[in-house]
Amino acid sequence: MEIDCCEQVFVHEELVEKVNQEMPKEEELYDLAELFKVFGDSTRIRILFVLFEAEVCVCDLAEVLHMTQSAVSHQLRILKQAKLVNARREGKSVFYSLADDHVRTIIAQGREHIEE
Amino acid sequence: MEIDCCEQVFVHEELVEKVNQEMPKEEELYDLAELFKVFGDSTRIRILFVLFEAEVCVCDLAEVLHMTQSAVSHQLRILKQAKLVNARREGKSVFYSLADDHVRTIIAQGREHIEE
DNA sequence: TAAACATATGAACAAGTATTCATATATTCA
DNA sequence: TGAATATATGAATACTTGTTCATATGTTTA
Repeated sequence: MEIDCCEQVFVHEELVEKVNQEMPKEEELYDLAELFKVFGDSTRIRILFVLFEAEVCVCDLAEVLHMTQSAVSHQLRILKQAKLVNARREGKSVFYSLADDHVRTIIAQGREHIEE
Repeated sequence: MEIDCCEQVFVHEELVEKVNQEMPKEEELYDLAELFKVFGDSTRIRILFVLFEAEVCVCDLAEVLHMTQSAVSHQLRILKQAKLVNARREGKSVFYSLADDHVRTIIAQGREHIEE
């Protein structure tokens, strides 16, 4: 039996087995993709870089980043849904901060990659 | 001078200075977002998980993932442009492999985050 | 309570994207 | 060289997404 790469009916069984073992479930793959989509927008990355420095309220974010309040708010909602940021109300203002250090690590790894 | 969060004309100068210092240039922000967009699709993530196990040719990838050859090839091109995978031709086949370990780290961090 | 301020959100539009289909390119072998 | 196989790619389509605009919600203070 000739094991040509693509004429065989079934792919090398060892690979299939390994993949079935290591591949996350459909739901986790979806969640992973959703998470990285959140990082896949330069506006949101800019927001995260501001939050690296301090806990900041929406209107200050808007001013620092030269964006409308609405645009910032929409993006903060996405960051919050992904649990990348936390919100804390203080009077009329809502202050946002980084949720955890995975955010820094992921962005740091991304920077390392593109700087090669 | 009252330093209310949002009535002031200029945001707290210290923050602006810090942000200006730490915020990457426009081009790097764009490149970062482009990189994470590549991770932001479950098809591409599934391809990467296969490549975690072995160097695999296009048609095997298509078979293992139950996708058309064309769809796989289109996505591989995107992964290659982002320098996440390398291609090596061997006869009629082209074998793809992971470009470097940032891929593993980034995905591992993403998994840690969503599993909290 | 009314006015002012800060934030959130729904709808609409423009821009971007993943897949499919058809077909082109590249390689091997008879 | 011609047929077969493997991969790449342009065009079309359906779907997703970021921003803007208008407005709603929530909070403070006069």
